[in-house]
Amino acid sequence: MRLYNTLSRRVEDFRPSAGNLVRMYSCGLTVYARGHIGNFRTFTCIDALRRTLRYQEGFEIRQVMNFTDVDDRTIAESQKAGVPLREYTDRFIAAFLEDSATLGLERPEAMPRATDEANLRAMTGMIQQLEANGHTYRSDGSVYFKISTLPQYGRLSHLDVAGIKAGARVDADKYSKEDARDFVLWKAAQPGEPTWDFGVGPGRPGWHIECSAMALRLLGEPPIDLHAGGVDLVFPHHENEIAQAEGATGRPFSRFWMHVEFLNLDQEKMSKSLGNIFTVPDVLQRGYRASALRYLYLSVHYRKQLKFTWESLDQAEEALTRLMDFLARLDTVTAPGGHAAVAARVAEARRAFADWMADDLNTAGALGVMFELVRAMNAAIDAGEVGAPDAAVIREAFDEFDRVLGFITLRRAEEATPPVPVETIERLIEERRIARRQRNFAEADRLRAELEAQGILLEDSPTGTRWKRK
RNA sequence: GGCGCCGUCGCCAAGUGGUAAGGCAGAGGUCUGCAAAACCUCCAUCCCCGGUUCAAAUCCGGGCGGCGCCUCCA
Repeated sequence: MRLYNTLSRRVEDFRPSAGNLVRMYSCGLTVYARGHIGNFRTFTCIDALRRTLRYQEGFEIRQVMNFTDVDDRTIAESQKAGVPLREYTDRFIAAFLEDSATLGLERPEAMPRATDEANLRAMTGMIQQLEANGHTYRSDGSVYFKISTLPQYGRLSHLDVAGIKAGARVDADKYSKEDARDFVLWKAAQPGEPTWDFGVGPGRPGWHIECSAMALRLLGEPPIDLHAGGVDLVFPHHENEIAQAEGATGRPFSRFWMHVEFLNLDQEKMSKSLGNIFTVPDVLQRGYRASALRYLYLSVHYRKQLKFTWESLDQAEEALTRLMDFLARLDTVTAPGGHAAVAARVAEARRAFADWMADDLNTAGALGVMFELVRAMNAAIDAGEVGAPDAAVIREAFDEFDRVLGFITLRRAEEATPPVPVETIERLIEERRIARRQRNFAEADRLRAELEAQGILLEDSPTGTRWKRK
């Protein structure tokens, strides 16, 4: 497929370097708080990429996504809460996994935590390699990466020294660094902070080292095929990951870099430090379904900022409902016989869909294909030109689309647990059917209103009554 | 100060040289006990100015407006 590579700033052909296995790493969450819907935009887009590579392009995937469970904030917040670090971060890992499941994210093959001993040892091992290669210096017991020893530093972010020095904001410099852009690999032990000693002195890892070390430990020889994350990670995080991995191994770190743009709220990015955040549970509490949020995420290209508003979530709910209504309508098609025209139209849509997805993950374009097919097939059903075998072919196509996009499966799962038990709904529908047959419309309307008050809509048609959530 | 992105119908959003996908909302219609729902149909010349070209929303230049990175951050 074609994929934009931040390294080259161009769309390039993507395929694994060897064989059929895509080795990808994506930066996960720093687990000092619950992830917000901006974070999950990134994770959802990466999930869509993963699924496209897997189901559409036919590659095998080995994806590693980390949890940063030690840094200034996790330490500070756990202390504030009076809970041991590990126990504190456990909570937000659990919350992350819950929200991921709610949004239908596929589970990466590995989700390492920075503070697991094997990972810490991988980090200190890498730091020792960097020391041996002359890329480091020590100061007050901390180990720093000296960027002047790496000529290619800055290639990813295209930032030069001049630009940074002219900037209004210069590093506050909590630690004594020789150059403002040097960064810490290992922070010397501080009183009251968790400390490990695996060969580079007592202390804890700097933020960037974990990703370089865990990526290579869990994915094997560099270069890996793909590294992904939010745009804000381009600098300094990913730039520093490259410096560490390449300084240690002397080889390129990752062939492709993929970055997802921000989700904005009120004209500015949603971020914990700005305090303008909503979480997945917040969205659910407002009565929206996760499937709608997933749809909203995928309705905008991943390299464009997404302006989040409740109105756009409403629109996503409605759009997804149209899709679900169409799929439900397919189930009412019972006429025998298949039609070549339908098969041809469906095949065309499948091709177009795959083309859009393979073109730098153009999910918005792919959605357009789905709706065009919906309209064409609705018209064909109206004209009596769709038989049950055709319906099966159409269903199959949507199953294929959804293996990549995922919101239909998600909505079906949500529908399986409506606010009113399914047995109750079906019993009331049956009572209403009898009332209607006896032309007792007052009773029929009462039953309909009763269900609607509980969030269930009824839809009458010649083939019976269907229900759905409001 | 440096680097980068964006500005398409009331709203959301594809399209990046060949004459504007799709969704929401709206209008009209079909169906229906009614209402709803569903379905169909209709609904834009692309922020402004200038240039290149047979041809530009798409390329170039200049404006205006918005966002981001350069600092923890998805």
